[in-house]
Amino acid sequence: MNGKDGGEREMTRAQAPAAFEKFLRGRGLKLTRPRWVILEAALDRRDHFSADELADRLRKNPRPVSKASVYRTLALLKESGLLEEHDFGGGRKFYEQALGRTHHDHLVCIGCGQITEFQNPRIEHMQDQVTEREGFVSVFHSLKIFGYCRACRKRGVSADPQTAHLPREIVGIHGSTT
Amino acid sequence: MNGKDGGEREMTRAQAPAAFEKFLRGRGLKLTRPRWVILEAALDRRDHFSADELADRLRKNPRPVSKASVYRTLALLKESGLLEEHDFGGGRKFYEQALGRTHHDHLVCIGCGQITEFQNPRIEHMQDQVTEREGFVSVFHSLKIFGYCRACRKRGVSADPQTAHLPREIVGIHGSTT
DNA sequence: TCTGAGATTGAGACTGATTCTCAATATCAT
DNA sequence: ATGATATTGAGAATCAGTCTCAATCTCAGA
Ligand SMILES: [Mn+2]
Ligand SMILES: [Mn+2]
Ligand SMILES: [Zn+2]
Ligand SMILES: [Zn+2]
Repeated sequence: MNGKDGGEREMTRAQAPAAFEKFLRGRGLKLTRPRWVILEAALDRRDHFSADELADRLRKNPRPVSKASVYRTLALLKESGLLEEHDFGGGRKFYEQALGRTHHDHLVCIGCGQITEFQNPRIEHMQDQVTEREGFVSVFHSLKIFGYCRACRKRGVSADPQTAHLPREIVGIHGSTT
Repeated sequence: MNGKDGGEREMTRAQAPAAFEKFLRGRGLKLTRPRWVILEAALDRRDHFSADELADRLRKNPRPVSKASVYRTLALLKESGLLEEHDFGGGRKFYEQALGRTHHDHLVCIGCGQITEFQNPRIEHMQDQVTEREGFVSVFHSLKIFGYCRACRKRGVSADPQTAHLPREIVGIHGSTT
């Protein structure tokens, strides 16, 4: 919301199309209109969005894009590093912008679906120690803490761990840095 | 492998059926033969196994059990606390025995599918700090580190992070405590 | 041991996200 | 502008998991 972040966001967004085009070129792929539409739609989002929700939306676009193309292009955007893919359970993949952002992990509210991001260098460091001790080379990791957010607690929402499950919809982002 | 662990394992296994029966009673459910067969099959395993693999196996049993019953009973075993459910990606649920075991997280080799368990109290503690700071009540969490195990590295197996994916089969367990 | 209310089973239909197929179409280096 | 390739979209296919429901068990009580 402040000037610095906004500026970086804009800068990143301006660079994204060029980065994607470069990625496509390097693979002998073409920059088509559907791909452009999907890229723009993805760049418009600051939240964690699912492939099928985006597909539904773009199907009704002035420039309709098919479900197949949305799935294919999101995969490309992920490979290019522009997007990051997450599995919050529930059998659907979610995406979020990755270009110009730093690694973070997630708190997932099983009451309302709200997602809160956090960064914790100490946790990251301990993970390195664990992998090193095991002779394991880490490529990526996923740390998700499921529970109830402050708002849901105030609202009295809760359930027993054994029965708990993700809400159908992921709701939004609450940033946070440790 | 040592006497103490073996003893605890046996003891735990002996208690499991009673615990499950108690759980069923408390819910007005009946202990049927299929449920017994599935319980026994689950207790026989020390690894991380998928529901569909177990269903395939039990379909060919001397006392055949249907896919539906396997899925239904694994869910019950999870709710009863005898099993824990994991999502290692790849769209399949995996289970492992939970009774008498302590919480641990997983290293997943994307070269060979081998799973290594680890425990790290410091990471757990930092997680508590994160959730507390957010006014979040943690119900459960999942920390998975994907990468290449020592064996795969020696074998020269590797791939770029963007293309990496889980092997179809989860291979086994390598225990470890930090 | 017998009985019946109520729970469970199994076969197979169904679901829903994602992937695949392939003929028609768009892209872009030349 | 042309043509070798890559891409698209509609719909079929996949696949783990869930649901349906008539036939079949369980087990507390008689
Ligand atoms: Mn995020
Ligand atoms: Mn485990
Ligand atoms: Zn919430
Ligand atoms: Zn390996």
